[in-house]
Amino acid sequence: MTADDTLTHYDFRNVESHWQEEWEKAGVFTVPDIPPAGKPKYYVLEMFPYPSGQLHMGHVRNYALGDVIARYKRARGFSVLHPMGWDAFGLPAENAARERGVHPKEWTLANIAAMRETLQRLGFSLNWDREIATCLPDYYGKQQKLFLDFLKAGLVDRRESWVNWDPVDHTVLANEQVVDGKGWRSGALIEKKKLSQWFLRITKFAPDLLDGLKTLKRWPDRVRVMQERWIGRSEGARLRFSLAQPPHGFDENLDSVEVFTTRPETLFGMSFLAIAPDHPLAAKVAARNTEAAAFVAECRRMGTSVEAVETAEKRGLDTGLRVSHPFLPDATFPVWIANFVLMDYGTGALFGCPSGDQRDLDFARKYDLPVKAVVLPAGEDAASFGITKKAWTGEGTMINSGFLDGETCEAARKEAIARLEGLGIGSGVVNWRLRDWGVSRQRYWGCPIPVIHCESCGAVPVPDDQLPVVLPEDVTFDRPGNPLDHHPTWKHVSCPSCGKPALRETDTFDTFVDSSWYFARFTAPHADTPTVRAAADGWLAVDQYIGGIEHAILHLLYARFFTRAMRETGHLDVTEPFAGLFTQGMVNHESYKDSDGNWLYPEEVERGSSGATHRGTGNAVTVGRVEKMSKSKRNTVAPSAIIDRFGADTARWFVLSDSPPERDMEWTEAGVAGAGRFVQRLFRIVRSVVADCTADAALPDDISTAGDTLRRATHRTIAAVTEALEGFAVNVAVARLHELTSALADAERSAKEAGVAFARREAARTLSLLVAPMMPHLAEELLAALEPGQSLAAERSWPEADPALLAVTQVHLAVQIMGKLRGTIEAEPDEDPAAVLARAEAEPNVARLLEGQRIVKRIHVPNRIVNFVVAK
RNA sequence: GCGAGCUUGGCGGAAUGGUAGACGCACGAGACUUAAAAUCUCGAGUCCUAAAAGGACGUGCGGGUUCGAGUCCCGCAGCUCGCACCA
Repeated sequence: MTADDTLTHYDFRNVESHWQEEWEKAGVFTVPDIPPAGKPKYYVLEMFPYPSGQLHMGHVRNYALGDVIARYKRARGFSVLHPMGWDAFGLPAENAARERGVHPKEWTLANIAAMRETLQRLGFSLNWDREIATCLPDYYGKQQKLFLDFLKAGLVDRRESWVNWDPVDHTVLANEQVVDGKGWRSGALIEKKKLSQWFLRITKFAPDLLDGLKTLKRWPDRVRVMQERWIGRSEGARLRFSLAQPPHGFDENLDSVEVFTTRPETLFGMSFLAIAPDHPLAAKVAARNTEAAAFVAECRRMGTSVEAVETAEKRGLDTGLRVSHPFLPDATFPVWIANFVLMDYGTGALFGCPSGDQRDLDFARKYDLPVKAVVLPAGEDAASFGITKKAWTGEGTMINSGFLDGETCEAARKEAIARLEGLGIGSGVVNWRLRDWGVSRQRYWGCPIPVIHCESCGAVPVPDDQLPVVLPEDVTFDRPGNPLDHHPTWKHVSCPSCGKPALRETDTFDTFVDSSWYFARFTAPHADTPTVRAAADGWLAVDQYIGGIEHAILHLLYARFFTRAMRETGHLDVTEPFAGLFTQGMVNHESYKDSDGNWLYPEEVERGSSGATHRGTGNAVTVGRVEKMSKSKRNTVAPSAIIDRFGADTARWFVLSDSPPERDMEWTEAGVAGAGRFVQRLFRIVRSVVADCTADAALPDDISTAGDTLRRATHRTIAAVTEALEGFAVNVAVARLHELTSALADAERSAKEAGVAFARREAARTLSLLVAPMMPHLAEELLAALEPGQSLAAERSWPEADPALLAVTQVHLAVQIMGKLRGTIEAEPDEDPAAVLARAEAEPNVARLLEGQRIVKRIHVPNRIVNFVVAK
């Protein structure tokens, strides 16, 4: 490379690592555990990654966006906490162990090292001293402490629950791992099995989790709506139906069935009672009736398959049992086991009112059960109104309903509840869809649940002084099931309470537990306690949380629950963990297939004007849909390869350009090359400013038009970029920076005019500072060239726009006739309306078209528009 | 089925009810060069029309409000996402 090249070519390879070292040396991104007084704090957090082995473009986009916010806020004078860590427990590590014989720990730590390196090459302003990995005892030991505190506070339960059991792998599967009733790995028919499991009592906070949503003003509406529905509050009544004439030999303790309903006023329209296949009463029936037993077993099998739910036909089986009606002492109704009744919701039983509920109607039609209309819609006649194929679920007037007749639904609802309460068989209740959170997993690579099971003392918490319960490393993966359970010695301990031989819990926590409090741990990542109050309370809530929409429900809800539980157990004193949430879109890419239908990697494909061909063979390639980058479609682009070719700033600039961050973007070769050209262009332009304009170039009193124009462009850009960044419109900020860059380049032509040298220096310096959040390395390089030996760009304040230069000196006014643009005129800002109107009317084209027309109205919106309304 | 969102040039997209298409990508023309790359300049919604002036049409479709609608209101279609028998 010649000396000349160093002035015209930006050598990102050396420059980027150099500035990363400078930042590190200066400790620019380091903040103390206790937020410093006298400066406002700002906590920026991106969802931490699972260490799968390679950073992908989705991460780059996520973290680039977060880094823009972090660097921008830092420049605005905030003390910014911006940490990074690893969601490091999880099944892929165990799969790697089984498939390739690598130990999960080794695999995970190697992946972390590789991904950390890529992250660091991208130059994110992260406080690396705070790095945590959830798979290290330092982290999960504190999690065990939290769990024990929750246990003491009554926020934990142990109870039996149904799980999907894979009989081949000897493991429990999540619902999404069960495909068509079969295990996703083993292909074995999945069984429903009851296991004793640990539950976190999230339902205890259901009302508060719902109410809290209202305070989350800076969350996307749709995420709030999703959570609201997930929590699922509904008002209604619970009531007991007594079993009429239980058959001989039936359990005498089971003399009634409790149901939940939101429509107690429709009780008179009842024609059957339905219970879930998993309902205890169904089990009783199945025990004496083989037909029922077969039906229940079948429902249980079907229940897990997604397909089954979608195509679900309503099916049921009459148990032969009957219940009495609370308001009609002489009437009894059949009890059915029905496949559409969920044991998980309400009481697992319902009364069917076919006229008022479509499902009940479908069921009634199928099994020929009576349908009685009880709600008369407005405008219908009671004598002729009937329900045929469509249930009426709306409001109306009660009919055929005894003492409720003539009332509105709402009044009748209240009255029905009052009557049930009077009879002592029911009451108004609020029901929640939210279930307690089962956290037990029969896995090795997770946080051990710190409990010891003793035959005499039951489940005994591991004493604090024995924490952390460390995962043993000498485990084997040569047979199915949980390696912790197979370990020869690990689980054999003595009971902390009575000292007798006892067994360790071999289940580990759901990995969602790990990510439910990491944001709090980041505030004091090396503390001996899970949190340090002053640190957690000082930094939390996270001011801006950024991540994918896929975590809209579970992760965010669990984190909100954990925060409340931690508050209740004294670990912190905030209620909502994330004050602002931003969900960014995905990174998509074209997909390619060869003639044999095999997916091809982008680097195997040559795109020409006549279509796409294979680089090696020259064969035609089919260009498929633009879709989410995924390994299976091979439409991925590796960030490290992009950094090698174009540098970190180019990669960052490209993912931030064009598409609004909340929307999906398409990664294209041309796009990233274009970003790379811009990096070089900006570098050249600023270098020419350094060469042309001396650092002491002064602002003359009589600045030339060219100089003034550039200065105004500079200050307008400051305002526009600031506004765009405040609103997350990074793509708009990028556009404004392109414009200023072009304006600066144009000014070179007027280099000799008065004040242009000053204006060019000002523009170049401003531009460097404004691009810094997106392209921090280039910003440092530019600023160092402009102002050698001064402070780092990363430490500088955000530029301020001079209001005097934001004021418009001349306005370009549109002139319309009947709302159609017919010409433009120039005007002084806030010029006398009469003069403006006169000039508008005289504009040649306007005058021509107004000829012979009668103007009935002249509209003048100062500094914006003139519109003439003419008579027709 | 329920809910949310989206729909603007060849493409990504911009636009407090006030000149639609900023900015970028791709494309075309030109300059520089022996040549290419790089770079720079210019052009470009569609049509009347090859160009200019001018005009017509134009932000998924149909209505409405308004002097004026991509933007607000009503209805419809298409696409995407989420939840999905929640009693």
